[in-house]
Amino acid sequence: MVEVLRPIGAIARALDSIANYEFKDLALAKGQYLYLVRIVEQPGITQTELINLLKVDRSTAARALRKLETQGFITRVLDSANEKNKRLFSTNKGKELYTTIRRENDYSNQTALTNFSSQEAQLLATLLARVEDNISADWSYVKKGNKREY
Amino acid sequence: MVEVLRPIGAIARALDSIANYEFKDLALAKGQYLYLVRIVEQPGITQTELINLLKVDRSTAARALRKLETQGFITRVLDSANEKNKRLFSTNKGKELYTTIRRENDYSNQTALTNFSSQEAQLLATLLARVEDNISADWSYVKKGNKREY
DNA sequence: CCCTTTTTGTTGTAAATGCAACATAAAAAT
DNA sequence: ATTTTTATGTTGCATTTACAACAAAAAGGG
Repeated sequence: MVEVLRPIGAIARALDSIANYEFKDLALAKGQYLYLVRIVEQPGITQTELINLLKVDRSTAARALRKLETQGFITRVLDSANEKNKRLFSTNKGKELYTTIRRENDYSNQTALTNFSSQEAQLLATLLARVEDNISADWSYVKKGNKREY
Repeated sequence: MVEVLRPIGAIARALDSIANYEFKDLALAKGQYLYLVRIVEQPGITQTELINLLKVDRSTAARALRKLETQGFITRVLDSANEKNKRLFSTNKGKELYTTIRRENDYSNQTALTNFSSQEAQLLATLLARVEDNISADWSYVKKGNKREY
């Protein structure tokens, strides 16, 4: 079977490092933009839901989110219906950054898709969604401390 | 234009964290497997060439490679034709890990491509190669300290 | 040939990262 | 109803990560 993981890793690293660099003016540290955009888009999302969306480590996310809260970009409120969950909301200050972040992300996305017809871009998106779906279970499984057998 | 960067990021993070977890038995720290496989496959590759292949930060790579050398997995030799370059070679000890790393990477790749026909997999690989090509210049540009205008 | 710029690699420093171990709430089992 | 297990989130600690600033070699310009 042909190899697809290497380019995926290289593309992700390249664009993440560009994004982090370009967001330093916004007082956003490494990784923070990832969380913030999603919280603006999905107000009230729980920490765990966000973690599963982004596929990041629990403890890393906890600290990044606490920092976003300290900086006044988001609030974290205990879910009264389930005291285990923290629901995340962006502040006005957080929402202000959203446009800037999206503009950068969209530009990178456009650059990535240079010379792609919209059909090709759509096809790529569909294939990637299938890949993401295929690996999700393994990620959860390993993150729970289990060992894959192969 | 449809969004492709988010799934790429999520897939990369998920599989990278799985790999790092599964390589702890091999005494390989976070990220090290990336460098080692490439050095085994391309003996004599320079540090900069490797950095451009993987799209990692220079200083991070320097430290990861020094550690691989200290652990006895690779050697770094000054290129006599160009004293600025360090050429990288794997030791026997390093080569021994290669099979194990590849077995894991191949398994993850297979998992990622579950329910893909070989035509679909091939298509995905082609599209990803184009994306990687599209973003490479921006990555180099920004890493050199330049600012993208958009 | 000399001077300037670029390239390659390292190190200081501050911060993010992630595994373990923990605490607490909720869910499941008996 | 009580006990056990699972889910959610935090913290300690050791490590990786990456921007700056640097050093030295090579390349380019005059």
